[in-house]
Amino acid sequence: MRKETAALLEWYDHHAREMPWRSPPGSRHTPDPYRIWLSEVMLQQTTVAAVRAYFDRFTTRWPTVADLAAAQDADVMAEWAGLGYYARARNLLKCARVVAQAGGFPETYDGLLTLPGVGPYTAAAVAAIAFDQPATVVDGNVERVMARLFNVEKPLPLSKPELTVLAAKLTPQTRPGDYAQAVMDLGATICTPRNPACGICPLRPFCAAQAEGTQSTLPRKIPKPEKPTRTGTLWLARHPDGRWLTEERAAKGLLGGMIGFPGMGWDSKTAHDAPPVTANWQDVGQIRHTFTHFHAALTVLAATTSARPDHGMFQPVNPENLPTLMRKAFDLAAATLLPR
DNA sequence: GACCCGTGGCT
DNA sequence: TAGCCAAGGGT
Repeated sequence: MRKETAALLEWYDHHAREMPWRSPPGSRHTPDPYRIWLSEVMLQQTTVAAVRAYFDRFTTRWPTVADLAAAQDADVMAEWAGLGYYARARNLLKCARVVAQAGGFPETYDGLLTLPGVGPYTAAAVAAIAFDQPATVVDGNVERVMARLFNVEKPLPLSKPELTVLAAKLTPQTRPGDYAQAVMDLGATICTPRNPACGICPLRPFCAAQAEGTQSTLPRKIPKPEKPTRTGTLWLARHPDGRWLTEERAAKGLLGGMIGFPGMGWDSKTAHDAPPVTANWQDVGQIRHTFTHFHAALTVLAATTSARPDHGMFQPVNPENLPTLMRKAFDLAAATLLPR
C-alpha cells in the first residue's frame, strides 16, 4: 500500500462523516448493496445535505430493492420531485426491476456497469463499498485531489484519463471501500474547490501542488459556454373544484416523466402554440429558473375555468410533487387565484 | 466527443 | 448577485 493511501485511511479512521447509508470505517458488517446503490445514484451531482431526507423517505417507503421494483412509476417520480436530474429516477426503477428479477445486484464492476443509470463512477463505488472490490472511484472530488496531489496542470476534462490512472495507483487491495469514501470525504471537507484546508490535510507531506503553491488553481478547467435565456409562457388553469390543468411530460428530455403545466416558447419539445383551454387569462407575474444549460424567464398566466381543455387533464396537485420550476409557477398562480 | 439533463448552497 | 460547484449518466 502506498504511503499516501495509508495516510488517507488513517485519517478516515478518525474523521469519517456519519451518513445514513454508510458503515463505520473498518466495520465487519457488510453494507446493504441496495442502500449503497440507492445513495450513490442520489449522490450523482448532488450534495450529501440534499440527499439525506430523500434517502430516508425512499428507504422507509421501499426498504428493499424488491419493494422498489414493485412501486408505481408515478409514486417514485413524485417522491423524487425536487431532487433534480429526473432521468435518474426513471433509471432507478428500471434498475430495481432488473435487479429484483435477477435476485440481487451483480457483484463485479463489469456486471454493475450493465445496469440502467449505473456508469463508471457508480459501478466502482458499489463494487468497492458494498462488495469490497478494489475498483477505482473517480468523481469530482477524486479528480481534484489527484490534480493537486500530483500537480496536474492539464485542464479537465482533457486530464481525466491521466487522473484516473493516478487514482488507480492509490487504490488499495484491502479496504477499497473505505479508501474510496476517504478520498471523497477529504475532497468534500479539506481538499475543497476553494480555500483548501492544507494545514490539516493528511496528504500535505505528499502533495505536489502544496509544494509548488498551485493548489488553489487546480484542477484547471476548460471554461463553459454561457447559458442563453429562454423566454416563454406557462398556463395555470384552476378548476372551480380545486383541480389544476396538468400534463405528464414526455418520458425523455427536460423534466422528463414529471407533472407540469402547459407552456409555450421556452421548451421546444413540449411547446403548444395556444392556451390549453378557453379562459379569462390573467398575467400573475414572472418566474426565473436556471437549468443545466439555460436560464428560463417565464410569464405565468392563470385563470379559473371549468371549460373543456384542448389538452392536459384537470388533476389534484400536490406542489411538493412538482419539479421546482413548476412549483414556482404554481405558488405564484395560487397566491393570486387563492388569496388568503 | 458533444450535447442534454436540476437543484440548492456558497462566495 | 451571478457564477461555481456537487459522490455523473444517457444518447
